[in-house]
Amino acid sequence: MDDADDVNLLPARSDADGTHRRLLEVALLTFGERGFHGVSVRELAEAAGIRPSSMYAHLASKEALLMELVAMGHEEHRDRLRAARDSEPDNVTERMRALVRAHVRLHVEYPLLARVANRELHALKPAGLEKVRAIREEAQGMLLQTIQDGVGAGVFSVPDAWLALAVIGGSGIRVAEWWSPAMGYTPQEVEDTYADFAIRLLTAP
Amino acid sequence: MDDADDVNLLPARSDADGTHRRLLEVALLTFGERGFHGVSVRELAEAAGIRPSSMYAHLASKEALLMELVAMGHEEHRDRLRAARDSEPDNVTERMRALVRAHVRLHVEYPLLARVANRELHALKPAGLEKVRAIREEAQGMLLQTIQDGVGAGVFSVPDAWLALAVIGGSGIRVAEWWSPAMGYTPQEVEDTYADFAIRLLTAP
DNA sequence: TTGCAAAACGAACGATCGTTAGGCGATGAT
DNA sequence: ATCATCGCCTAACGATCGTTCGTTTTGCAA
Repeated sequence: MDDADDVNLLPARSDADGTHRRLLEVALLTFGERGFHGVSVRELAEAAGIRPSSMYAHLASKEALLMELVAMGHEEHRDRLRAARDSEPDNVTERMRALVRAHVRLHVEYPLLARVANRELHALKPAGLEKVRAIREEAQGMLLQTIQDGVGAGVFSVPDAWLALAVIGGSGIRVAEWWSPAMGYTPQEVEDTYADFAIRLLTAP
Repeated sequence: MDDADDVNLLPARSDADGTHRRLLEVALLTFGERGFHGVSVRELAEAAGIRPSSMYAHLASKEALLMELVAMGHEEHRDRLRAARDSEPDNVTERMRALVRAHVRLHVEYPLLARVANRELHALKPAGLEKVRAIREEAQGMLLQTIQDGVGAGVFSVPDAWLALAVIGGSGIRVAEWWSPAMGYTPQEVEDTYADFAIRLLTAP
């Protein structure tokens, strides 16, 4: 568990420690605020308490630092969606609820990581971008499949499954742009409400 | 009307012409792809067919170019929402539909402008940022007020009005990230479906 | 206490950044 | 015909960019 006085920065999956971890955290904070190209390695180094040249004992390049963050965010997201999907094998509605809750919770718990992962893809080299896109496709596929399962079972009814996915997925992604503890919502409240909205949206009146 | 062979770049409200307009268009294309800090003035100049120094006869700075785009996008958005809201003074449901359609349509017609306006705010100076935030507040207020009107009239029913706004507004914003004519949806189709989803979401089963 | 690997350092590399200064040629009104 | 204006030019400014080099410091094992 992280300290209580600041939002989670890196998910538990990260095994980075020491200076490497500090650099990841610093990069997350600054990239999340001003974007990859808006932050210099000198800034990163200063925030991490070392000299710019010392960074290169811990990472191959500035872009590798971004790639590490983006990959971490996408893998965490995909794995959480997988767990959510598998937690409700029998009930499509509950499966959908679990997926939306997991999707929203990720963006509430790691808003900075989600922001970086969603808007700095343009700074990745083609190889890295392709790897990330494959993970995105997996996550998207789980949501889409569940929507289609529900439609097939007659419990959901939508004019277009992909557009429903776009609304549900997109609104969850945006949570990372506005959420903060100061907003007065608990994570539980947000994810439950979003799950409710998703079910409403998927079930015809 | 713009040429049919490419997506709209600048809305009709822009009175820029000649080299100034060309610079705005080039900035929109490149900022939209790689972000404000990811594009140099030399790149902008080359894409516009002039030398870097010649740009400064048409604009005060690179940041002013961004500010012009961001302000244009936000003003167009607010004005369209205003027109939509005023088009249906009597029927809350239809007013909400009109607002969502306008919101989505803006993001479908000007995806690049919307992207720049939504993710490059960090590169604006405080004064510009404040101006933009005020316009955002106006637009957001119109959507929120209409939701609350519907709840007050008993035609909408939501656990939390602001979270409903976050879902409806956020999903519309995300349209700018995925929409392209090649997706196979018509703008009409998207905005109608999103409006349908919004009403579903706002009305209890 | 010595030895060694890890980690930090100062200095500098060539490249590129946003911007300015001053000149040159075409255009259009007087 | 003259002259001011305009749009673009070349050249360069100082600053900062990401990264590399070789050296020194640090912390732990022998």
